[in-house]
Amino acid sequence: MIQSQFQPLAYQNVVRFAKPLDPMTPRAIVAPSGLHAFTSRVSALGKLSAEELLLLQGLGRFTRSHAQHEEIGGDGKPMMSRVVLSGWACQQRMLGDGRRQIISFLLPGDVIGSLEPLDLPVDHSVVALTQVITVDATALVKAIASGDPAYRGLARAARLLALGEITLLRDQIVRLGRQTAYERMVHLLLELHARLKMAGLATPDTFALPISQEILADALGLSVVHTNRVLQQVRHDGLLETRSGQVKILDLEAMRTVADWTATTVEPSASRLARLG
Amino acid sequence: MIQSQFQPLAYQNVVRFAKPLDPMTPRAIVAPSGLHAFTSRVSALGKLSAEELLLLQGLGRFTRSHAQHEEIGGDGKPMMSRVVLSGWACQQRMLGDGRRQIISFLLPGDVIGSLEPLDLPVDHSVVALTQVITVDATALVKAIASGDPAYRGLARAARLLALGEITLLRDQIVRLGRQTAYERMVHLLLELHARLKMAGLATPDTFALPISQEILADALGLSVVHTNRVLQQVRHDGLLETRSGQVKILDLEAMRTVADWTATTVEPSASRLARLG
DNA sequence: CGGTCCATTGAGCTTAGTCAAAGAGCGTGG
DNA sequence: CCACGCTCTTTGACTAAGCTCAATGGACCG
Repeated sequence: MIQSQFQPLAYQNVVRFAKPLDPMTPRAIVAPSGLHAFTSRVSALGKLSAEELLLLQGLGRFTRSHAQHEEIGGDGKPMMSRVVLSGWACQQRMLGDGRRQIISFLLPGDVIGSLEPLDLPVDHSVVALTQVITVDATALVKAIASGDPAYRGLARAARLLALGEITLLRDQIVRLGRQTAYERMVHLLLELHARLKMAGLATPDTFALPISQEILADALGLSVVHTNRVLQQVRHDGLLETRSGQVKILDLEAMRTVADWTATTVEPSASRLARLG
Repeated sequence: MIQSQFQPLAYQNVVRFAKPLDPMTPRAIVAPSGLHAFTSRVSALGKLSAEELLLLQGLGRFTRSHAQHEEIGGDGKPMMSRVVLSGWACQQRMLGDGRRQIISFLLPGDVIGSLEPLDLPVDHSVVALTQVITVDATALVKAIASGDPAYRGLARAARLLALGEITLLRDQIVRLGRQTAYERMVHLLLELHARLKMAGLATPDTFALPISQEILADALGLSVVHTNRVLQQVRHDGLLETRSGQVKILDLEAMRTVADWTATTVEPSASRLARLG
């Protein structure tokens, strides 16, 4: 998927993506590094006390691996709070006849559920799109729920993370409601690139896209066939290249213009936050 | 708008809707009643202390009226927190070429901005769709931000309200991404009905829809013309009637079936909350 | 009575979906 | 090492949902 001139990919990507997590690199090494991405992200949202930092760093122990396609949570039950350390997951909802809509992607450093204490059943499910490693964030939720002033910084960070998530949902609404298939595709890829960059998982012009075109289609509200054609067109227009599950951005400016990328999107909600931290 | 067999409506509805707020009923009477709807909604989210209730009731003084089309807030600036007492507003975003997407509707009892302390610029704007009366909620935000244990109940309510808002955004995403025009229309009308019922503004089978088909189109991601045709079809199929800006539901079951209304939608996020309060 | 805002219709077109089939990698069992 | 099967991508042909353009008519306003 997402690939073009020669090989298939999706599957390949998944494997390629998951590989470092399993045989190559022992989990003990991967997980902490994933955690670090999260702690630095949270730290950027506001100054944290030593106690809070300690709490964050202490999370690392309760990691868990989820196989591709595994339902990590949700779907009528309260969502236990976890943080994605590696791999891609998504929030999704199915319609009665099997149609699926992907609501949002969950990338390394993203929170599954919410850090704010809310034990309510949710109306969607979270599913692993690749192999995924997560860590239990209950300790954070409890600290925040305690209302202890010592955890003010964490509480604030939790609210800011939630705000960023809402911003992504609004972007998705605008994409689906008012953009053409072509624009949606470019806009989503820009969003993913921006988020992965923040997480330290992308270079200024490349990033891994370990998902099939079917997943992309379900996120963009398109059919697989049309997704494929649109992506081909985007490549043909020289905006980007895809190869082996890697996206290489060739013309960032053109992409931003096409997608009406207002810099108010995604990253801003992050850079802005950082600025105010 | 939304009307069929004979008159236009949208404009008419707006007038009809706004009227009680202006000449007929003095604002002093309307506002408090609108506030009551909000306080009872918040109360339903969890037990509040006498102090918290007092704070809620004390909000009533700082009301403000917004003319139709007036921008109430947002658009790059931090959003000041307000509560809608009467009238309809919406969150929206414009694309560079003028396309508009309505992200969500704000009905009486809904919060504009957030009750949680987050002074960040936002990426959308809030616009009055009819004449709207709002009240300043800064006092609530401050109380919640203080972290004072006396306001735990309010803080929790604020989180639950925010959660409900996110649920609505997810619904909107599914509608736009995976439902047909016909399904979207029915689903949105069901959502509005459910929300208005909660606010005490709808009977079991009727509610006022004071917006033009153009607004509906921008919320549903459709063209005005197609919105008109779809609505006609829904009426023709006997699911509902529209007259003078009032919607009368004729076949609730059929509507729910058509729209894949899972009862996990909207109101549940409210009834559930209430249950847990 | 003209002007404005909406709803409604008709005609023609475009975008995106459906159905079906063919290839390309990859892994597996023999 | 190779054939087979699985997943995913790509293509072609056809269909249909939804859009654009243009015009008409009703209601209301000044």
